[in-house]
Amino acid sequence: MSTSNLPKTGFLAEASAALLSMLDELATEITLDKGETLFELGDEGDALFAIVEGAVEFSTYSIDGRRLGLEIMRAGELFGEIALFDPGERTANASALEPTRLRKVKNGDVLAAIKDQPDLVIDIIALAGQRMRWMNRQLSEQVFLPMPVRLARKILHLTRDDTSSEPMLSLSQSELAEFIGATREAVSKTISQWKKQDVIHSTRGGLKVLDKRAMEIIAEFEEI
Amino acid sequence: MSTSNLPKTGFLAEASAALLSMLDELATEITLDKGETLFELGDEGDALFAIVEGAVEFSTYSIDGRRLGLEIMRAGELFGEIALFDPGERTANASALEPTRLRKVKNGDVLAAIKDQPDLVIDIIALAGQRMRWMNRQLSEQVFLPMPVRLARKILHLTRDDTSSEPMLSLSQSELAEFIGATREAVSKTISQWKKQDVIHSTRGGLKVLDKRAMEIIAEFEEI
DNA sequence: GCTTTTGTGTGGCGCGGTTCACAGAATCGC
DNA sequence: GCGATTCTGTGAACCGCGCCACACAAAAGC
Repeated sequence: MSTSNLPKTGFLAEASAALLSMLDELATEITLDKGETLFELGDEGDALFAIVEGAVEFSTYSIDGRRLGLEIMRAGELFGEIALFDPGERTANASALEPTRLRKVKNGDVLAAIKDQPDLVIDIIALAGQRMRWMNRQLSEQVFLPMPVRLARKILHLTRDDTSSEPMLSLSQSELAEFIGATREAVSKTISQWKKQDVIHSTRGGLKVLDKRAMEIIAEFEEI
Repeated sequence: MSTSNLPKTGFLAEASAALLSMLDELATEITLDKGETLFELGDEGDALFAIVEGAVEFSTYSIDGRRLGLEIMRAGELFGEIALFDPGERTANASALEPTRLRKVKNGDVLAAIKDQPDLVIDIIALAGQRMRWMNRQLSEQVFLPMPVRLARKILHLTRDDTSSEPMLSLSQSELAEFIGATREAVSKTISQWKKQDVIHSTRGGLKVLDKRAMEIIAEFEEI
């Protein structure tokens, strides 16, 4: 039975006291090793999770077996709400990128808590709304934007919590490619360009953003 | 003040009595002419709608101004939940394809109703879950599938309520192209192929599926 | 009716990005 | 240490599809 050890970052930073105490009281703690899978696409899902510490990567598979990376979440973020709202198959794979600690709340427990505390609905519903807006944006970006722009955006997004002047990202180029629905080679060629212009420095298994401003300009993609 | 004139199709067919009576009691009736716009991307949204009769088309715009058709909904379907969960800018345009009657419920009224009847949450939350699953599928399909497969799927999807042996779809090829993120020309060329194989019959402003089974096979896209 | 507008059919060119094919570099394993 | 993996870089061939440029057909306007 753990006491309030929830981080005050991400979504949780702004969550109501009611939500936080629910996570504290109803949740069980789960730990994942680096690389360990929490659930996979198609699994039966009936729980909501909050990340206490670590990082979780989400991905789906296309029909032909290609992987599409969706998101990486870190401390203070909640996930698994689709199952909360509509129990059924999970729509993504979730696995730990680092040793990770989670709090898990069963579906039914959340719904029961809502009956007692209708205020919780507001939080939960805000969570759903945010996720929907995020999905909406992903959809139109993936469909319309050219690859280098998607790449720049994804790099900036994935380094969003890195406040240093030269944010670091520890992902291989293949993994990056999966995040933007492109091939490893295409990513490699684009990154090579950026290296020549000293926008990015890359090493095996990671890269560093040297000129964040330049990346932001690429990511804006001002059409003519 | 209208009495229970809600259709018993689509989502509403399975909705709880509580949700139906809420829509009946709290909603105001709205009518749209053919082609009339209900709301546009970026508008401030604070209401949920149910379609009583007619058809509503949803679309977004990409950065460079291209349109992406998202969905066509008919009697018995609910929409506008993102705003319900998280009031803010609408994430799509909505306009009537035919003369349409809607029921509109204000955001605040729904939330107030939930306080009295916590059971409503289950319905609302199921609605959110379905929408999320739908978005998720849209995302991976748009990213991975080649154009002809997307086209076949969209045609089958848009004719899903047409139970006749040769379902009819009244959309121009340009509109169809917007639904699958492709150009008019590409759609025209693909449809020409299918006409030669007697899978589809097309006329100005519409088409008819002659061989539904063949379309389903194309839509499956078995790799290799 | 004739013109204008709006939808459809087709061909050609070009670009972005995939696929294939290697070669070199970094890391792991024992 | 040294071979076996696993990443990265790059070039060549291919190809789907967007973009441009028409010709034609069907409707709409007057």
